[in-house]
Amino acid sequence: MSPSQKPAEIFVPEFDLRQTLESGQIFHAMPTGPGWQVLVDRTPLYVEQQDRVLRVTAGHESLAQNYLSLDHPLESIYAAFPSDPFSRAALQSCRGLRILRQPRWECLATFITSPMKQVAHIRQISLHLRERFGTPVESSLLHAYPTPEQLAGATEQDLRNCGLGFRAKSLLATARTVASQEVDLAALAQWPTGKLRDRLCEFPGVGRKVANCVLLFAYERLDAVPVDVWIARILLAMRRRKSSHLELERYSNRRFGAYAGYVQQYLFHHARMTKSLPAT
DNA sequence: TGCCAGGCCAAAT
DNA sequence: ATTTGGCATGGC
Repeated sequence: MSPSQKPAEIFVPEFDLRQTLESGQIFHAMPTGPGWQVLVDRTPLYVEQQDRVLRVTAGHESLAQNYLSLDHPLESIYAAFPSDPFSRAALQSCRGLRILRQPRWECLATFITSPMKQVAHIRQISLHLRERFGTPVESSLLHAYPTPEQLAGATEQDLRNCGLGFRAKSLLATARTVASQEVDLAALAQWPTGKLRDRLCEFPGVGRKVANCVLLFAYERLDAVPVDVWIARILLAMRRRKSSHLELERYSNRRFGAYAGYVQQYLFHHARMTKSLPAT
């Protein structure tokens, strides 16, 4: 489809494109005119929103609906949302934010590059890796996220030159494991969450937090709760008891239930945007 | 300048 | 079983 062709229109009852693309799930969305361009694997997708109308690249409507998770039952998720003041404020300010369905390798790899990095810098690393190792995509400024094979051919120094620091060794080792077909990320989708998390944690550079990001963002485990520094501060303020990150994760699962991952994403984005925490 | 960032890991207790 | 220190880099 030519990008100059008239976009297709999709009616969306409950959706916020900007917050969905800028809430630290993906790190490559490029502002383009009134909308954004993203790559879904190797497919360039232009998306813009005007109130309840979404305009997407003609011919890619169903790809867009799937990637943007327009089928997620937000009304049910909101009906089960916690009722404390901070959570209500997060819901009000983030309403319409959706958890994307990300390509699995891209999600795993980008979150291996994420520890002790700010969102803006993860984006910078991600764009560097695409430019340096990824396949160019016709009619797109962006290159595809490098495949495991493309990264497996790099050296640790190549990756350090993209700003990865100590994460270079982990990303390289994981890329080589996946490229060897010793593990099939697609096949893992059938595994139960606990077993899948344990398997993800076997990759170098993947601990519980990164594994939970991958579970939530690439394996549709909407109850998975990544506990980073922001979420830890928020949950500590809510719980008011000295707790490890694992205890906070369990607390979140008990308290927020089957959509705890969704709640977590709203709390994370709201806290970051407003630089605020729950009152204690 | 000094502090912090969507942590992980191995060593020490 | 739980805590601690080291690890690279860039933005504010």
